[in-house]
Amino acid sequence: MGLFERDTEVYKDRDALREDYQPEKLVGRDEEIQMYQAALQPVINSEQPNNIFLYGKTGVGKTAATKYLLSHLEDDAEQYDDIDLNLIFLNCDGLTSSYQIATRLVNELRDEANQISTTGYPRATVYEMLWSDLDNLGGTVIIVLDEVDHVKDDSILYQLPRARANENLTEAKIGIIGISNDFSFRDDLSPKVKSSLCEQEIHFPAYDASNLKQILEQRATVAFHEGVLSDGVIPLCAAYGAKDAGDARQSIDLLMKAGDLAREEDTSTVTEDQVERGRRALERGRIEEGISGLTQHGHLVLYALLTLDLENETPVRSRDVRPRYTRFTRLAQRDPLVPRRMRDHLSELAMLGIVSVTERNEGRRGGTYREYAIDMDLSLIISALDDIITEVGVHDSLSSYLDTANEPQITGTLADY
DNA sequence: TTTCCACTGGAAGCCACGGCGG
DNA sequence: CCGCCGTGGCTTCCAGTGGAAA
Repeated sequence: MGLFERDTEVYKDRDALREDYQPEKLVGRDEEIQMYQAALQPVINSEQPNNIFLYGKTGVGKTAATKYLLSHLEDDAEQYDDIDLNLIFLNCDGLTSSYQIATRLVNELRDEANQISTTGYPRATVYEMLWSDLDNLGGTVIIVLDEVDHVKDDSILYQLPRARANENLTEAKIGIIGISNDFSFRDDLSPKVKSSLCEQEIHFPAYDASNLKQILEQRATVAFHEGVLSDGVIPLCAAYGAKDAGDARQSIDLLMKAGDLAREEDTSTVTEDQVERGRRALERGRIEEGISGLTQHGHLVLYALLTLDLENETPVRSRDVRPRYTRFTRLAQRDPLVPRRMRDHLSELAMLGIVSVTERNEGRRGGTYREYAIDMDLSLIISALDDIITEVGVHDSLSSYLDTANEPQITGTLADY
């Protein structure tokens, strides 16, 4: 027997479950596709393209529809000599300012050798580079800004559509496609930007459980060998996706995770139990990712909340988290943050879904305040924190802390941290 | 009805850091 | 090397908020 051996494969083509997979047909988005297509029509007519704004929750097919239509558009534009179509796709996840978008766009337009740094230049210089690069490219340029809601200022969204009118551009015709998960983003745009960016708006509603089932079946027939999925698997994945705001991405990820487990465990079928465990694994991954993105003080605040929870002191108001938190900062040899800032960290934990918040109001005697509690399997958080603080085992120290339940035994760990 | 508590959440501004051109 | 630039994490300040108490 060789050292390597092929797994008993449940998969026929695992790639069909990956994020970048482009299905033949998009399920349940006929109306939206039709509107979208109409909005893109001017490109083929070699006219100034529309700016298009797409909104809808995560995983409802906005990006998929965009990739689908733009690849067709690109193919179909080939046959007309007077169209020089260029597509730029930029995901704004992790970008917070127009400045950063501008630098990324410049880099998209340039080859490997001429990339620019993402900091250091005056703002105006970056725009200058962007205009000249766009003009060099010329023709019709469609710029897709995926997840635009991540950026906090809209100056680039104001500048881009107007570049031609302001004579920054003479050659290129620009069309912007903005994709947002957050509907309120649209309302927060300044009126000037809203009127130009939102010329054409397309709303993508959430998928319902039966849409999700169809999508999953479509992918599953490509991805898996026939008959390897137990009957309950697809409905279960669909149900979880539907519960979480009709998110197809999440359903498909879950199906893939279950398939991966089946592969690892060398079973010939994918079972509901593997879906169940897959869900936990994905959840854990999400939490871990969230926690690893926090600052040290974020960790210390979580730590404080965690120990309070272990003592059944939750829900707690921020005022009562504070003494525990300051004690931990001292153990970790840091200066405690000001209360206002500590509350920011608490809200951040709440946004990640690690912590739940209840607003309370005791009127004239007590005023308004918020109460926090851990809203997640504690062992999940402990193991995630454990991975991040790699020094002396946090898990052990926390366990012993639980046992003794008075002065924390975690001095060593925190001091190292 | 008015008062008032104890926060909340927005805003302005500071500062260290890393990268820029000269 | 300098002086300039944008950014993230922070502090400081303060006008709201909403419901129990008066």
